[in-house]
Amino acid sequence: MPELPEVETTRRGIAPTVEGSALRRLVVRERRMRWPIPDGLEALVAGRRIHAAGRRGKYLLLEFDHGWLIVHLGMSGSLRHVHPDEPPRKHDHVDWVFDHATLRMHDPRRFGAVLWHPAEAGPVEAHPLLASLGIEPFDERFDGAWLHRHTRGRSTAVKQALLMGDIVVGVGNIYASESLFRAGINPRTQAGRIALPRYDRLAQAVRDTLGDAIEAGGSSLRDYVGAGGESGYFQISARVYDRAGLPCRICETPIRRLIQGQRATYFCPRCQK
DNA sequence: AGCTGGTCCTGATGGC
DNA sequence: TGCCATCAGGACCAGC
Repeated sequence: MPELPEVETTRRGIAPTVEGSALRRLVVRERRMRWPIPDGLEALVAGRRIHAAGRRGKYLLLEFDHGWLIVHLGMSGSLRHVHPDEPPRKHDHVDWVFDHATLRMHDPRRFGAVLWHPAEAGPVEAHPLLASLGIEPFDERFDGAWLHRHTRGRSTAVKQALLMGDIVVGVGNIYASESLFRAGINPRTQAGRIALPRYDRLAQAVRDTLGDAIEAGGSSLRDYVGAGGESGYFQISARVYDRAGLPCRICETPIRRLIQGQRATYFCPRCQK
């Protein structure tokens, strides 16, 4: 998927279209996503006004009077503006049709999701998928002490801990490697054995990495496209990701690639101890 | 055949 | 022994 910067870029791209606008129709062509798109969802939201486009972790949250649409883009999803007359292509599973615009969700692998959380079930944060998420990386309470506190007693590798999402959300596979490089931490180090000063550096590195990527408009990795159909620019500035064998941009030592939890990790063996 | 941006779920393990 | 938290692996998919 899009990682947090791509989701945030998407949110910003669709916000002017959806906020304060009535959704005319929701068109679902394929219900088989990570979970089935609920039956009857179209009727539930047709004609209803969307108040805000929010985000929690990598989940997009469209707020109505009577509940929230929870949208996840999975591994390969995108949500973009299309011309209302543009015929759907393969894997264009859902349209949000407004009077003045149409948004289209495209997701070849169908790891994404479109779910409904009714207002009577309480705040959207209470939804099972959101309830146990970690802190937002740009929350002022997120710092080295937070990382340190939440990793005590945990033996998993620090890169895995970043990916798990129960400590801090939004750090996916690419930005995990990038953040650890910026912090000078070896991705294999056990999370529970890293001291506070190093976590201070890591928290700052996470914020800087994600912030830079958001500023650049999200990543252009492979098929990522933003809400306006544009691709991002982060790929050209990746410091270690997908650079196995290439010289470290700092010390020129060849970047190494390893597998952790069946996912690729990239790091500089000299800069990251 | 082996990769690829996510993350839920299950079952195993280990500590108290 | 039982309960809990943690953790590894599998699962879901399509396209290179």
